[in-house]
Amino acid sequence: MPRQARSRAKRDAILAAAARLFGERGYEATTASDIAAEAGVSIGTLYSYFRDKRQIFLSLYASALDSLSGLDIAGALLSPDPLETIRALLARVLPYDAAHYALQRAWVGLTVRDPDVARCGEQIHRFLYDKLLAAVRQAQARGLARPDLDAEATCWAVLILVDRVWHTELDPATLPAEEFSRRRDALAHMIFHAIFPDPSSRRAASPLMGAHRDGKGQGGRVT
Amino acid sequence: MPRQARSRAKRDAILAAAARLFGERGYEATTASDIAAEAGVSIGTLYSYFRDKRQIFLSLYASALDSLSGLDIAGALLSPDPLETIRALLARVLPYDAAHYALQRAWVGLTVRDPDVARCGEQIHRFLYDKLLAAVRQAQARGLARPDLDAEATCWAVLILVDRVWHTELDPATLPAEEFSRRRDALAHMIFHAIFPDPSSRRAASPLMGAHRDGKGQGGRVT
Amino acid sequence: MPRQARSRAKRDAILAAAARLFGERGYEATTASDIAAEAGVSIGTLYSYFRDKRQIFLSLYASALDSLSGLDIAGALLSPDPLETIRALLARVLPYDAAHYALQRAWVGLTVRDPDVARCGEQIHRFLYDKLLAAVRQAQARGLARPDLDAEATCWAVLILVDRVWHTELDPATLPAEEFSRRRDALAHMIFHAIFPDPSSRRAASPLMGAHRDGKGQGGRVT
Amino acid sequence: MPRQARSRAKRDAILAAAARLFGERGYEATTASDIAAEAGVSIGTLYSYFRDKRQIFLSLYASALDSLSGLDIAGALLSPDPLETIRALLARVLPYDAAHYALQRAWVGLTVRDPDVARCGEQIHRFLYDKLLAAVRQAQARGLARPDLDAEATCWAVLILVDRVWHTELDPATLPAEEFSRRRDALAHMIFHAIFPDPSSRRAASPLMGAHRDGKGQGGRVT
DNA sequence: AATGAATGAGAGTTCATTCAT
DNA sequence: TATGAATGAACTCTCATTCAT
Repeated sequence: MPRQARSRAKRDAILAAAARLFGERGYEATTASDIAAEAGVSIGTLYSYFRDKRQIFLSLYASALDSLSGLDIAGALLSPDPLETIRALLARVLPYDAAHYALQRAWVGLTVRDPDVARCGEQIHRFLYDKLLAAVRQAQARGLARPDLDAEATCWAVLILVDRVWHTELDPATLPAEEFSRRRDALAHMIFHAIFPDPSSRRAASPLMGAHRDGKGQGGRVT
Repeated sequence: MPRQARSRAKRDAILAAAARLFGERGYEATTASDIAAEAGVSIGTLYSYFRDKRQIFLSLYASALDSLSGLDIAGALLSPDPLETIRALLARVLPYDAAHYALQRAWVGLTVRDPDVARCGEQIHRFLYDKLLAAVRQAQARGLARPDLDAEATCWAVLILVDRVWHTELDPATLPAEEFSRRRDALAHMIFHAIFPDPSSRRAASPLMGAHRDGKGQGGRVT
Repeated sequence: MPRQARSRAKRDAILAAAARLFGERGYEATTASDIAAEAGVSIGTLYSYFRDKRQIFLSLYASALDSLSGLDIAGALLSPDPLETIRALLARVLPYDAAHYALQRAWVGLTVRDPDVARCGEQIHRFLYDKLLAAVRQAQARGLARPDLDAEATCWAVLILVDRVWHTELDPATLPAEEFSRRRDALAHMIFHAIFPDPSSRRAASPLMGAHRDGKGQGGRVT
Repeated sequence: MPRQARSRAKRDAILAAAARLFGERGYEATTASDIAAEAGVSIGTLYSYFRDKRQIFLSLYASALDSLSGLDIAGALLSPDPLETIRALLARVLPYDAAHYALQRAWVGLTVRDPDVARCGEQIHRFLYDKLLAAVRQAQARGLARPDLDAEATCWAVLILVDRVWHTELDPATLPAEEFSRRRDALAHMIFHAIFPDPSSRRAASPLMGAHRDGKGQGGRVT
């Protein structure tokens, strides 16, 4: 095994162990030694890969954020069937993956205490906010969104909601898959209705409405 | 100064100091000695008023929760102008008060680690959820709410949203009053649209729509 | 109620409470506040009666020692029936009284740590040792005691034994009365045999032997 | 120096320091930091070798107890010259070793307060009591012991005596070697006389008596 | 590069004692 | 004289981090 590969594997083992333990016990309650033991390395080794405990967490978080960077929010809102594309977006952003939510719970605790972590969170928040706001503005410009929408404040609210869910709710560990997707759908509807007017309010029997109805076939439970 | 009053004042000083520091630094990063120093008492005194650090926090939180117990959610959703009553409800729930938000940030950190705190949070969540769900069901029964609404999942989403905002956002310390109320309004609209269909989708030129327009006079910025 | 009497009563209440608590929990585990509460006075009052916690204990101990000061050890050893008088002496010294033993247990803990307490214990020890040694020497001089007895060392051993019993054993709380007196008798015999030769070894059918046999009528269980 | 040896040395240094300080000051009055400083290690190190302060003490005590486990009490009492074998037994049990007695003094303080320590002490007491009682019963059955002996109560008294001495007296630090062995001999005689009748009381000019006299040659001081 | 023994600042908490009322 | 709120030094124990091997 080449040296670099072994080094990479060790780093990954540490991160995986950290994700597991942070998720289970929270950031503060997980000691550096715990992580090293769980990863099967010594603390010395752990500290040769990461400057300090916080860096481990930050690294962990960085990779979680990657999944958010490629989102095509504008495309979603401007599509012919925004409800559906919002739903698809949420499905990407909110995976049915216990490890993800466990880790995020730890994040919430840290973010409060650690300025760097908080700043990191704010950056991603800002990044998404800018993207979302631009998309909403385009939708407004094309006459798709509610004309009297307070774009800034609504984008803020949408992000807050998704962010919160991303961080702490929808934990597959306590939520059956069906309930999980019902809630994700409810989120999609909430966001959709916040931004877009009801189809029939613009034009009776709108094709958009039809598309949505057929598209997912929610059995009429959700609009 | 009578003894009881002095005692009360000291207790309040400790709570105030704790709220300040917990808010600024988070629960873990605030030491018992810090609180005592900030309150101008000795740690011995602090520990004669509160069994332990957690109790200080819990006391702080208990008073914050009182404001939530008297909410008339059903009345709000069944009123002739739900948007307006939702707005009023949010105004009660989300005060323009920096101390409140600072404290709530600390709560989030603790909730992750301390089962008692988490349980306490779940209770209030459950309490509000039940109230909200009952209200939404009544609104559906009367044909006011979106007929195909997934009531449970949507109530969950609304609560998550409000809860998150209640806990950590809208901090007056970093938000001018005008921006604060814009965001609160955006929340009200988001909740309103999630539950209720657009007025014109039921009847063109609905009086409800008009009522809203006049009622708050948001200058046409928001639906 | 005259002032002095009330003061005396309060002092006694504190001592009684302290005896109870020291006995139950030991010296260290009993706080000054505990004693004050148990006695129904404030700590302030407690500290106006006693310089510090140790003084409470020392006062308690002093009264326990009073009972030892009037012992006529010489008379006991020189009597015609030493076994019987030793037995009587032990009955005075080792009361069937739970409070006594509880308190003594606390003493043992303190004596180790507190030079003053230890010194106080040594004084009484020395006092009794001198008395006992003088008595044994007289008995030897009269040809009553074992002629080749190491008086000093044996007196030391006897005192150690009685002292230990006085302090911690024979607790009526865990020992039925009958067992209690059996053990006390065994102590008496042990001391008797240590000092005096067996009657028949000096002279067959000695009157002393007879006196002892008849005197207590132990049913032949003990010599 | 190999790692394991260094680790062992450090552990021993901590135990030695603890024995020294516990002996000098007692358990409570010795702080964990004191021990660490005396041993020349940091408290962190101390706590990596021992879970808590009590464990240090218990480890110390455990090794002291080992010396008691191999005692052949029955053999001693049934030997042709019991006085001599009792003397030998005591010599094993009561070493001329200051550290031992210093440590035992601390034990007495702890036993009052710590149920685990007390239980541990009771076990060893029970163990020795059972051994001793069986031995005495055998001696009685063979007609060697005093026929009318209260075996249980006397065994209790003997153990109390030895236990007390084992724990706190005979401290070589304050006792010259000669005085030390005189006292130990006095103990042996006391125990011997408590259990066995005087030789001549069974038969004049008994060979046992002679054996004893010659065996040790105490200069006729003690029978 | 890898180890893990060693570090020690700092946490929460207790309680003997004081002193203003 | 009696009170008990207030004090703060001192305790035990933890854990992020270092560094000699």
